[in-house]
Amino acid sequence: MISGMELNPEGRTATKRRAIHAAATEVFLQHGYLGASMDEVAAKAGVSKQTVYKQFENKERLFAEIVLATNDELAVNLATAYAETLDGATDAREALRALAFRLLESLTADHVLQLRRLVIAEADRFPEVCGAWFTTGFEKSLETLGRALTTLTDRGLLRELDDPTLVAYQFAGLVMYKPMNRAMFAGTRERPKPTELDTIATRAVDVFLASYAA
Amino acid sequence: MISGMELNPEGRTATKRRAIHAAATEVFLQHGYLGASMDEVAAKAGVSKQTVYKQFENKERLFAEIVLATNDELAVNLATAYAETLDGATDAREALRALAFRLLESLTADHVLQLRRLVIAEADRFPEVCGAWFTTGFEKSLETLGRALTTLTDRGLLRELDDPTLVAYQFAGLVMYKPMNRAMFAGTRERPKPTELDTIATRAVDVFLASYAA
DNA sequence: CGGAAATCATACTGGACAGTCTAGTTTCCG
DNA sequence: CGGAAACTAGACTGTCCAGTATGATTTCCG
Repeated sequence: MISGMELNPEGRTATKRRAIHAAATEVFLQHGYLGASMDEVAAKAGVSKQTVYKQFENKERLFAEIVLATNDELAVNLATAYAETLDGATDAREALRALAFRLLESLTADHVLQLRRLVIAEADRFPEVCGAWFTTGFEKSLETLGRALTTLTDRGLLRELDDPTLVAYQFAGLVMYKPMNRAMFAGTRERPKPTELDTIATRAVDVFLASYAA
Repeated sequence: MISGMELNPEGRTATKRRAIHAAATEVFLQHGYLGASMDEVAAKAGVSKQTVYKQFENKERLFAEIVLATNDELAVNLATAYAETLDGATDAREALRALAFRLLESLTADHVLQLRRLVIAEADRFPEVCGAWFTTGFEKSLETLGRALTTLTDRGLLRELDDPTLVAYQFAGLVMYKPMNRAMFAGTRERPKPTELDTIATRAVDVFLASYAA
């Protein structure tokens, strides 16, 4: 029948699976693992509970898939941030300030914060999953940042970096420590003022370049 | 009777209240807010459930008291760390390295990490409590660090700091960003190696002093 | 068309848990 | 001593929820 004819490039089952995945992401991020209910997931996905359990063995597995799936998105996101701010840059200070801003912007987005809260909250309950999330997501993205910084060295904008990953952590720490802690601990209420972020980014880059300028 | 005669400088009720408080701290830190059960608190405190509810109106209030009570302890702890490493120091590099170590040591202790996980996890459910914890604990301790750094300026070991709190955040970010994130996200399993902490602290101080040495 | 597979709505099971209630015991203090 | 207040053990209520079961309906595909 025509009314029920959805465009369906991947099959009904796969479509529902994706709906469940999306709904579960939302529910887990909002309520945490224990606070999330499978009934709510099913309802939000527009699917019966039975279908949820057909696609995902149980609540734990669903959680694991949700969490690990977020890493791909993040990696792409950061890769483009590095590319857009550093590739082709001619001035280190300007490029790093732009990068700092991008990082602050991306990583204080609500859903990013909620995900980080979720992973941290469940780090003891699901050490394998959260550990995997950390190494394949967080750590990897800092290694990538380290490599991006070495490209600045290659172009004569920074001095030689003996341990690019450590330097990347230093940059991230200078830029993110203050706003990230506030965002994580104090809830997602008041956003930091752009002028404050501007100050933080500028001063962070000042300190960074005092050590690492070419 | 003699056998039941405990030394009791504060009254029976107060003693039990403290036992409940201690037990609840343990249970909340271990299982999170939703995972904690009032029955377990009562059992661990060696007290009946009724007594728990006589001392603390309900689970939410108990949680709030537990969380906010941790700040006093932390403040004292950090104040002595600043005093012991900075007061009377004559060499900035040496003093700051010692401070960095102390911070890493204190703040990656298991119960500190569990507390931070708890606060972060419940930041959305209890925004007032967690927000208060953050401003009166975390932020305040960084302001204190800022003041401690200005004492180094006063003694000619660092240059003038126009915004000591921001500089304190930079120091903390350089020192703690990497090990703290790992500890928070990846669970409380493997401790970072002391040699790695040593490297991090040394390099952090190098960068810090490149900008802020006298 | 027609049967198999997927899905649906809904009800159910079993267990956990916050918070209350009761009835009996212990402790304190005048 | 004696009564009031604190405390205890344990049962109980109401709710929520993971996961399963059932029986009807829809979709897919040969």
